[in-house]
Amino acid sequence: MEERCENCIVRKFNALRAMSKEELKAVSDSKVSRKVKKGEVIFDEGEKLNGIYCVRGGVSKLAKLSPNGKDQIVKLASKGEVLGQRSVVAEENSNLSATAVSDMEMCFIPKEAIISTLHKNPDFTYEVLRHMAHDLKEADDVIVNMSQKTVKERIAEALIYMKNNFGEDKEGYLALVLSREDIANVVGTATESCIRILSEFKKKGLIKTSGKRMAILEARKLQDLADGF
Amino acid sequence: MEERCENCIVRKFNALRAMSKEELKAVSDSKVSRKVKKGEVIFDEGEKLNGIYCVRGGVSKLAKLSPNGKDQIVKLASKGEVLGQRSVVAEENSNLSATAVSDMEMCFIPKEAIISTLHKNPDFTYEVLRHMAHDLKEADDVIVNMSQKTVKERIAEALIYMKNNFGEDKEGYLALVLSREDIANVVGTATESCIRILSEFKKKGLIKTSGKRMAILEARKLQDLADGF
DNA sequence: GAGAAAAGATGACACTTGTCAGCTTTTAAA
DNA sequence: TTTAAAAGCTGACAAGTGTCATCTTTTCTC
Repeated sequence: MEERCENCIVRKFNALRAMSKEELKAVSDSKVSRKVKKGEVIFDEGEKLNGIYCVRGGVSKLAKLSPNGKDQIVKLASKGEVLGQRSVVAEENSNLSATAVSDMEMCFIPKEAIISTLHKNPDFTYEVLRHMAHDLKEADDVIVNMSQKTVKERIAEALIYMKNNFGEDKEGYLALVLSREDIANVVGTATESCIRILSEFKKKGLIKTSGKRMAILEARKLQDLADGF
Repeated sequence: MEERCENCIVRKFNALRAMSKEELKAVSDSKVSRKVKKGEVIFDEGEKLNGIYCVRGGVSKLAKLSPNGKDQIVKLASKGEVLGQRSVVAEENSNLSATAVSDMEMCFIPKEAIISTLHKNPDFTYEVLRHMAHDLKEADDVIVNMSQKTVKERIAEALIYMKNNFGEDKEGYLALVLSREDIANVVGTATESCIRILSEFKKKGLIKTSGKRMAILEARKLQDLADGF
């Protein structure tokens, strides 16, 4: 027997918290829990989404294929975040693909329950709106970073971001383990350039690595680097 | 005597169209019309906004100052678009600055009228949400372009964008006249690089110029360039 | 209309970054 | 455990782009 949305703690982090008991009950009755293995595709760019995915655990990358054949990772989504929200709201096919970068646990919620609540409950709609406003601000910030910062600055920033948003394990390694290629796709550079710069950071003692795992040793210096000093 | 919002055609292009007669009346009673001269700043980054600006005519650039001291233009807004919407919805200070790039005519609407409607009229909230969803998609696309395309491709794209979104005058020149510096700030490059590439386009017969005015001669070829061919 | 200021243009040069090629290490599968 | 595949790494080199300096043209102001 699966947990019901009414009792789900993850809901506190997203717009579902603004739903009424009845609405939540309807959502819970129609939702489908699903486990996704690392590397598995949740949905593809251009796909018609019939609902949203509420992330209960694990991390997903939202990416878009550029004309030159490279994936650009636009956002990393984890616990509490909702995938496909934008597409369902706009009634458009998905603009991004979603892929699990770690094993994930999520709930699929058919769009009908969401859309009908959007039409009836202004508190919920407002809450979704506020979340989207936040996403939009973040996206604008990414645009500025992408166009004005060097690759080295962006990689330093990505490392800090990973530490702040996904934390570290007991040994001090970043909890989120990404391949060099994924990191390169986050900052929009070639995999080789990414590797080279990470090697440089390692040489300078800013980070250390153990297999694919990475640990930040000098957060302050990395932050300064990211800020262009 | 100024025009009332109820009769304003510009409203058709934005979320205000979902307001009820009464709500619209309240907005109209509290709004302040304002003319802004080219180059004038409408609001600054970090500023607290007490309302939104509904653009009736002219064009504005929304920009953000990057740590290295360069302005990145994130969006160009014209007739029908609403400035400051994101900040008012999120109840945050502005993330971007807004500056007129041509003489403008706009209405300032105090945030109270907007926020109270957001709480009461789900149709309006939904409509604002849909617009923001659209903006978010556009922002994601910009992220991909910025990180994956060359400066030349981005400039070609910017020219096409200017033609499609702001049109041409009778002589075939782009209706929106931007300085080389502004174009550079849209595509995120140095002014000199921008000038150099525009000169190259001119030499190749893709565009022609007359003072600051520019005309697109070979839209197809520019489009191919923008797409990386 | 003259003079000043802003914008546009161009060359030289250095630095950043991407590409290709080859090699080593790690991971996963048989 | 062996083997194959994937990921990580490094060097060489070319192309792309930013910076600085200088000059010309356009625009604005008095």
